[in-house]
Amino acid sequence: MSAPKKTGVSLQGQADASGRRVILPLPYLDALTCENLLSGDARGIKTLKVRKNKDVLINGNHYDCVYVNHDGWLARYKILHNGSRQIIDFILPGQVFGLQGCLFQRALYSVVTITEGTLSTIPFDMVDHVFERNLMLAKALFWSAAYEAAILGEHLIDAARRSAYERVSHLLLELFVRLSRIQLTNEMTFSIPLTQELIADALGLTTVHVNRTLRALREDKLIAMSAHSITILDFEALSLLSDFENSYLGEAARTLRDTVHPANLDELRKRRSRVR
Amino acid sequence: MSAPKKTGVSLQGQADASGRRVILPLPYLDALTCENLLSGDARGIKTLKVRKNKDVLINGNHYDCVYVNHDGWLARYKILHNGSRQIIDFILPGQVFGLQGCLFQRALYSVVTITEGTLSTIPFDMVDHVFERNLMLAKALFWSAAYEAAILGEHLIDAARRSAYERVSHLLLELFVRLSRIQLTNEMTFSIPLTQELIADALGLTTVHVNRTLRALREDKLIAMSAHSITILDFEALSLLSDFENSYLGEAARTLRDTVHPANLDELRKRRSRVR
DNA sequence: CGTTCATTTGAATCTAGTCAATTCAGGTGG
DNA sequence: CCACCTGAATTGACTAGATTCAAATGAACG
Repeated sequence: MSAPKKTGVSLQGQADASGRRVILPLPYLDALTCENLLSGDARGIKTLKVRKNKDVLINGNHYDCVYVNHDGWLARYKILHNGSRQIIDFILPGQVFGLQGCLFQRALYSVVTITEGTLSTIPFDMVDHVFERNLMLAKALFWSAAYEAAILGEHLIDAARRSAYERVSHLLLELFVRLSRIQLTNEMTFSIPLTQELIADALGLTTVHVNRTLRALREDKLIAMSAHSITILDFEALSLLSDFENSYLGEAARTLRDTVHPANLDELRKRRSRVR
Repeated sequence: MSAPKKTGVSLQGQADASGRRVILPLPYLDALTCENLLSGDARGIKTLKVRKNKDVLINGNHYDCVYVNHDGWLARYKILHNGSRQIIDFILPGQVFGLQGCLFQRALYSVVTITEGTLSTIPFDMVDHVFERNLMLAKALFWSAAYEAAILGEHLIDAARRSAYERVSHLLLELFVRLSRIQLTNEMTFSIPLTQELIADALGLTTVHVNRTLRALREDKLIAMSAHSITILDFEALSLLSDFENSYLGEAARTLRDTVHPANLDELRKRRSRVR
């Protein structure tokens, strides 16, 4: 996990083709941007290192800080009565989290580190003053909330309406696009610190079935795996079969090489029945 | 669908026991509040009536208005390649929607009316000026986004980790609490304009299975149904078996009559296997 | 080099889906 | 006022995608 390149945020808005100003969908911050955001008001910000597999936020508590994740991977999750864990979302380098713990009386979810990494805490005792006092931050938080809702919507569809084969495909594409946006991909390959158990908990599947599904995807030559990295071999096929549109992740779709096999698509979709 | 009582929003914040100011979790607006929000800047707001089963927003388009739903029920949804529809969320009286269509280049979901009702449109061409120009509105939108993310998170867990029996229970409780907050419940009863198909599309189930599950809930004396209304017979049992915590819907839990049967809970959970 | 955690694979079982037909309820028109 | 029509709710029989339980293999680490 190397530190992301300086991506910054374009909260100022930027004129698009039609001359209309739009807010760019980049809810990613890094240490520098973070400083900028709070220039003149940066008191109280602390940066800390955290080891892997440590709970940063705990479900039910109240918090007075929002967090910026600089370079690690984290997961927002919740444990249910039956002991199963549902991962709501993965938090990648540059993302803000912990807003809910500030807004609500109690945090709805816990957040745990998947890798070690560095975090910054931004005091939020200003709560309903943040709008007056720090417009930049307010906008960043606003974007962060909207972005989060968009991703959760997609995750909901994953769990509710897609087969295991489609869900895994969709997750891998989502991670690929989110990572490529912050320059953490190399060609069509990216390193992924997730265990199959984490993937299962994110998709509402069992590790056993995730394992079988990954094997199926490899056999179908849609992805390749090695050590802790994934290579997307057929972006188009994966997109089509999993209804992936990256518009919800921000900008217009990247143009990627075209390796569609429309004829085979239906067959691939039925692949679910051959996962064994 | 009668118009909701004047609930207003407490965006100003209100001192809690400890004297700390908090924003109250009421993302509900009505016509009056709506006017207030925009006092002095209310130009451009239009109010219209819409008939039932009409698309208000369409997936893929860009919009320049946010909407306030005064008295109807709507559903945010998306259609997948295989033709199935996933309902992301129900929009109840008093809720704001359409933010995404403004923030993103294209709306991620469509919104359709379930009942007829009245809507107001608030022009949003102010986009990144809304923060400077209209703090009240900015805060309302902010809350709306955070609230939405909270609900989606719960819906994700529904679809991913709960059995049909638990999902239906959870949805009914969620609706009950959200409706009671805006005085649209009567004792433990509320009227519900949803068909079993809508419920199925919201929970990622089939109508057939929703039907069987509702029957099971009735047989277990947890709910009662009549015409288009539902009565919660055993709030506690339903809460426990579906991991329901209404904290995500805002204020502290209402104290409701205590009819727990902890001994029977495990049995009820296993009810899933008897749904036939 | 043994311990621990993650990945794999098999076999049996089950929840929810699919297909199809029937019943019920509300609204319409003659 | 009642037959008719249509959409919604029900119910049955069968199937399938995913889970569960169990065990074996691999890989990382002190």
